[in-house]
Amino acid sequence: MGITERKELEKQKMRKLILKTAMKLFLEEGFENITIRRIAEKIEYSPATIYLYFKDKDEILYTLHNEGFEELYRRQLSTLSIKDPLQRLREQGEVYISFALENPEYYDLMFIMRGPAKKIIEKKERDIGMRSYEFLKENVEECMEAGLLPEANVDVAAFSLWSHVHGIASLIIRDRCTTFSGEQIGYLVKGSLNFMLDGILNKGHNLNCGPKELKVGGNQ
Amino acid sequence: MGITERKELEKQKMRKLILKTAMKLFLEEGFENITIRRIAEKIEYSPATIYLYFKDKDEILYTLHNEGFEELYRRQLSTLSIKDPLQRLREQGEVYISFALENPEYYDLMFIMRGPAKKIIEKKERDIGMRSYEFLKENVEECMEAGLLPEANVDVAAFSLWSHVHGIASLIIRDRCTTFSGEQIGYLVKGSLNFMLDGILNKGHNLNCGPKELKVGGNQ
Amino acid sequence: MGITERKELEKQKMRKLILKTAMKLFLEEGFENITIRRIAEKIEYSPATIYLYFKDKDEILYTLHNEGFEELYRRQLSTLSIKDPLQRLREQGEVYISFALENPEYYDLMFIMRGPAKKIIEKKERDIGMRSYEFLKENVEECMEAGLLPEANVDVAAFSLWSHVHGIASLIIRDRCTTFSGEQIGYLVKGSLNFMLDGILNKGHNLNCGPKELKVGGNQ
Amino acid sequence: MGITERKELEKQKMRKLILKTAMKLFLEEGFENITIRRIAEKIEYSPATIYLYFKDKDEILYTLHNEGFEELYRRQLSTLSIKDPLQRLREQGEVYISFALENPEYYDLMFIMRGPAKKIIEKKERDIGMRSYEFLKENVEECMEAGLLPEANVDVAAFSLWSHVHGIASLIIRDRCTTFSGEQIGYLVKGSLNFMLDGILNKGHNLNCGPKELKVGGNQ
DNA sequence: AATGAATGAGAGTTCATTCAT
DNA sequence: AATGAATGAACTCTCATTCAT
Repeated sequence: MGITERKELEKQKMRKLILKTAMKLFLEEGFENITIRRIAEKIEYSPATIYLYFKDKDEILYTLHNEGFEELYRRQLSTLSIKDPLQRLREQGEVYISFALENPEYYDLMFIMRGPAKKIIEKKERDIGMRSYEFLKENVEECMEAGLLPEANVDVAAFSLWSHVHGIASLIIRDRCTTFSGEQIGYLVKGSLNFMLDGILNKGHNLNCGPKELKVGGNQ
Repeated sequence: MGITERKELEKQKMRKLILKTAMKLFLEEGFENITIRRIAEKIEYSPATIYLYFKDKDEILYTLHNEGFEELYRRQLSTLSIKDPLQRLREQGEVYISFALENPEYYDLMFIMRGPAKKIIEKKERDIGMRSYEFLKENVEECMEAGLLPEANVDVAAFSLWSHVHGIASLIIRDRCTTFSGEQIGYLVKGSLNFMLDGILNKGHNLNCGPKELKVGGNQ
Repeated sequence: MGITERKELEKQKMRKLILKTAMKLFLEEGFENITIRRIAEKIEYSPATIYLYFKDKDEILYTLHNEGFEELYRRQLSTLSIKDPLQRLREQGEVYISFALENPEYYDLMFIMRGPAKKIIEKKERDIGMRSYEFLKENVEECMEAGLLPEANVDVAAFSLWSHVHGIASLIIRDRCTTFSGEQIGYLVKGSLNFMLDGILNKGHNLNCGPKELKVGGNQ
Repeated sequence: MGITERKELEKQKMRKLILKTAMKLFLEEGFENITIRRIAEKIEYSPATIYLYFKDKDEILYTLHNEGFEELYRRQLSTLSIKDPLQRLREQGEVYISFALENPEYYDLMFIMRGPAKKIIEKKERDIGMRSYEFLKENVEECMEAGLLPEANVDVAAFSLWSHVHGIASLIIRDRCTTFSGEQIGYLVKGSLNFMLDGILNKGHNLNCGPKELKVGGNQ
């Protein structure tokens, strides 16, 4: 390993340290309290040092945001080993929830936080977030084609499933389930995933949920 | 009307003015930009005056939070006029969503914002939030007893439905659906409510979603 | 004197204190070293307090800038008591120089400093600065009409005189005359004013200095 | 050429590169925006490298300052080819102005900027700046001896002429003439040079401008 | 009841400079 | 000779809050 390589490695290490620390702060004190200064304090460097590794605060958030989507997608891809599309869809739900609960800071940044970084809003977010959505949608489509889910507008179905798991994740992450113990929450989550999915299995009747195709064109 | 009464009345008036103004600022400029100073400017009093009516900023948020729950509960109660429990459940979903989308700032405060006030976490939240949850749960129970929903753990079922509508509301409020146009989102929401509810209608088979009773005792 | 009046007075006092202190710092350490913090330190208030009296740093500079022009104009007006236009012109030169040397900080801000405040550049500067220039120009014109100065383009003549006194003032203020003692500088300044003015007195010949009228229209 | 010589040469090359780059930045972005980092970036070296060639930022400015005086003096010397001392004096004025307007950053550094380097004030400045002043003074003296300028204290006369051209240059460089268009400024400058010089030509009368000799001894 | 005046704490960011390698 | 890494000190500005009046 040459000198340049080692230096590059060191640099990456530092970036990771900063990102990890930012995440820890995020988790401990909420987004509003992430500050460059606090990160610096925690890693025992000066604030100015942070700027050697990241252009500004936004870049830190942006990087974390993307990392989160990479990991989520990786987990989604892992479900591809399952052949049965329905079973795979079920697994996707579990995978989504476990990603969220194991990485609440990432999840928050990705799906809850308001306007985390200006860059994100601009363009790329759509792509990187859409990839995960499309993956879900394709799985749903496959289920429908196989007659495992009732025929319905695919976007409606995908959005429904997404909403459900997002609802679970975000209620827990933002502490709206504190009436239940941790153990109880575990039961609820598992039960809820089954309840919903078993519920909507195709049982030979039609669901009434709007036109089969969404008007195309998207947001303007 | 005695002097004390009149004074109390005046005080209430002022509190309401402050709350209303805070809410307006919420709506107009987003939560992060609410400041005591801005509220004061808008009502043409000095910042210090605000502190005569509210202990601190948190108390303002806390009060708004409770107001929100009052309104939500009021809307939930309005569904009682519907006799058919399933129809009523459906209506509850719609009522929930429309409350959220018509009052995104309230909804945010109630179900999304992190620690809107430390107090909330402490004690009262449970009561005021629970009331709405219990209301939903009772409706679910009624449906099950009437054989309209498959037998399942009531908490699981209620939590599932809540998660679903909360997921919808919070994805929209926190701008995670910008790929879709406003119109499309309307379709998705309506469709999704139907998709889920029609899906889980009782069709004579059992759902596999955990023990029928949650262990009691709650969190701690 | 009512309470409101007294309060207003106090406020004005504080503003003046801040302005005076800013000027002192300016004088002692140059423009680059004026900082809100330093001003605050010097008057033994917190930095935040400054912002109660001035919107931002620019407003401080802008105010000083205008104050300077007021004072200069006041001094220019004082020459109006002199009837002989040539004598008055001579007095104007002296008045200009003495303003500059007695208020080097103001002078610096007004005529030397680079881009002191964004506002100044915008619009008003022209007006407030032009007033002084026009005053000089009218005096020059009067002298020409009275045959006391050789006929020449008025702008050229006014600009020449202005350049001369500005040159004197700015060389001294920016310490480019340190080879000379203070006393010597006094001689030089006095002598130079006479040298120039007596030099260009009308002695019956024409000066060759360009077209009599400047193209109108100004800067675009 | 020995090794040491070559090394010395390389060193000089690098110094020149740094100086040239600093100057370019000066020109492009104004003095306040020069930073060591920016210079380093532009020449594609690290900031630390700059410090191998210059003790600190001040030394860079100081060196540029001296370069400027070299160039100005070179231009002054070029007027020696003109035999008629009055014509030569006129040419000196033009040469001075054109140096200033063609190299506003140098001029600023030399005659306007406050304390470009603390060193300058110390000792050398006098020598290097004085050389140009003495050159002017000798020319003035020659004119007087030839009866082309009225008898007067030579320092007063030289200072007057210097003040005038410096006034012109510095008003323009520091943007105090923006009421006039670029074209108009051209007229004004040309006209002003003539106006002043033609004005003070010897027309057989005495000017009243102080004692013929300045007290010697200078500043301290 | 109302507030003018004040502030400590803290935000993000930039800079000239140093030093071990 | 060159530099990557690091930093202390500074900047402007904003905020929630207090308190004497």
